Amino acid sequence: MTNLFENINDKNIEKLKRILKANTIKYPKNVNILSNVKRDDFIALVDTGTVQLERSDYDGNTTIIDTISQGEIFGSLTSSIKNEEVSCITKEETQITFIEYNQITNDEIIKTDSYILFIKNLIKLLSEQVSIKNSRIELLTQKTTRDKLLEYFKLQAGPIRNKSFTIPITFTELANYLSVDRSAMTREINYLKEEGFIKTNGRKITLLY
Amino acid sequence: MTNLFENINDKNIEKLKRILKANTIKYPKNVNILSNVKRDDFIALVDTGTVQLERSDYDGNTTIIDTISQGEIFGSLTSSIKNEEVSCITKEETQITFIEYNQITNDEIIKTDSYILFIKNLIKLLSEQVSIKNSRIELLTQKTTRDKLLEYFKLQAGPIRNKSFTIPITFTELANYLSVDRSAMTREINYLKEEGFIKTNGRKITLLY
DNA sequence: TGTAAAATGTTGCAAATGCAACAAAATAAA
DNA sequence: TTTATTTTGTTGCATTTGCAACATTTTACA
Repeated sequence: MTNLFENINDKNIEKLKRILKANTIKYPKNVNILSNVKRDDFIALVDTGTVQLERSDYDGNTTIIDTISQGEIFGSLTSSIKNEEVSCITKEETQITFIEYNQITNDEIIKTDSYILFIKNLIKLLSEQVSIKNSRIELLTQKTTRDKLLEYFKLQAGPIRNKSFTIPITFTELANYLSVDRSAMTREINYLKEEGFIKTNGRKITLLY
Repeated sequence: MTNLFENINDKNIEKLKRILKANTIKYPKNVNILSNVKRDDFIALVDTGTVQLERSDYDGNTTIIDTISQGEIFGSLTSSIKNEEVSCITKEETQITFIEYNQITNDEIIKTDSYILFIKNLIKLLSEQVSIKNSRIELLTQKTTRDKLLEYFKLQAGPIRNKSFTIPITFTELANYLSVDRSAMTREINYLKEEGFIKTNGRKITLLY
C-alpha cells in the first residue's frame, strides 16, 4: 500500500502540506465527521485511525459501504458522501488531513520540488483504491456464501497460496464485508469444516485443499 | 464524466501523447487484448468501443468484473488483470491508448504546458472510477433482488427523481451487473409491477411511488 | 477487577433465489 | 430477406439464505 508522502522527507512533507493548504483535524471515536466538510470537493487522508462510510436504509438497517484505514484516502469525488443517507463515522480516535481538490494544482505547488513525487503517489493511491473496490466486487458477485468465503480465503492466502492465515477482521465484520447474514455465514463455515475443506482456530484458517 | 484530455486542444493532445510514448491500438470485436500488454504497469484509455474484464470460474461460469466504455480508463494498477483467470475482451471494435505508468512523470512531460491539466484530469478520472465502483458496491450489498432493483432505479432516476427513464443496458446485462439470476430478476420485476410500484414498457421504467 | 459491550455459536422456519428447461420475440448478420 | 444469434418471458422445484431468538464466550473499559 502506497503512502501519499512516500519517498518525501519530513521537511518537504510539511512544505507540501502548507502550500496545499492542508487541514489536519483530530476526531474522537464515533463521531460523524462530514457535518464539517460538505463544501468544496476534497481529498481526505486518514493519518491515523479508521473511518467508515455507512448508509442507513429506510428500515433502519446499516450497510457499511467502505472502511478507510490508516494511509488510505477518500473524498467527495470518490464517495457518495454528499448523499444525505450516507454518514462518515470514526471507529476510533482518528486524525484526518483534508486537501481541497482545487489546491492540488495551485500555482505555487506545481513549482515545488517534491510535487511530482506527490502526484505520482496520489495517482498510485487512487489506482489502488480502484483495485481494492474491484476485489470486493469480485467477492460480492459470487453467487453463494460458500463461493464468497472460498474466494475471500483465496485472496487472504495470497499469490503464494499459504495454507494458513489469520483473517484481519472479526467474523461479524467479514459477514458485513461479504454482505451475508452472519449466522448463515457461520453455518456455511461449519459445513466447510465438516466437509473437510478447512480447519479453523478462532480467526486462523487452514486450507485443506 | 471527465475526458482524459478535457480542456486541452488537439495540438497539445498530440504533443502529450508523443512525450508520454502513448501507444494507440485498434482491436476487432471479441479479442483478448491483454495477451499483448502483461509487461509494465500501464494505464489504458478506451478511445472508442467497449472492453469487459471477465473471470472464468473453475466450473466454466463467467462473471463480468468490469465494463469499460468510451472515455473510461483501466489498467494494471486498478484491475486484477495480471491474474491468469481474468481476461479482457473487446465487445465491439475498440481503440485503446496505452500509457506506461512510469512515463506519467517522465522528465520531459513535466515541463510541458498542458501537463497540469492532464494530471488534474487523470486524478479526476481515477476518482470517478472509485465512485463508480462504490455505486456498484452499494447495489451489490443490498440483501434482496428487490432492494437491488429499487436502488438501481433510484440511481437511474437521478437526483431530480425523474419518474420515467430508460435503462441503458439490456435486462440480461442488468442481471449480471446486479449479480442475480436473470429469470429470478424478471420474476421480481413482475412482482413490482403487480404490486403497483412500477410500470414498464420494454426498457422504459416508470416509478409509481 | 468487575461490569458492560461486542463477538461468536446455534437452530428452526419462512422466504428468496438459483437453476433448468423451455418458447417466443427482437436484433443482428449474412 | 432469410437465417442465426441474442434477448426476453415463464414456471416448477430444490436449495440457499435471511431472520429471529437465544446462550455463551471474549473483549473493552471504567
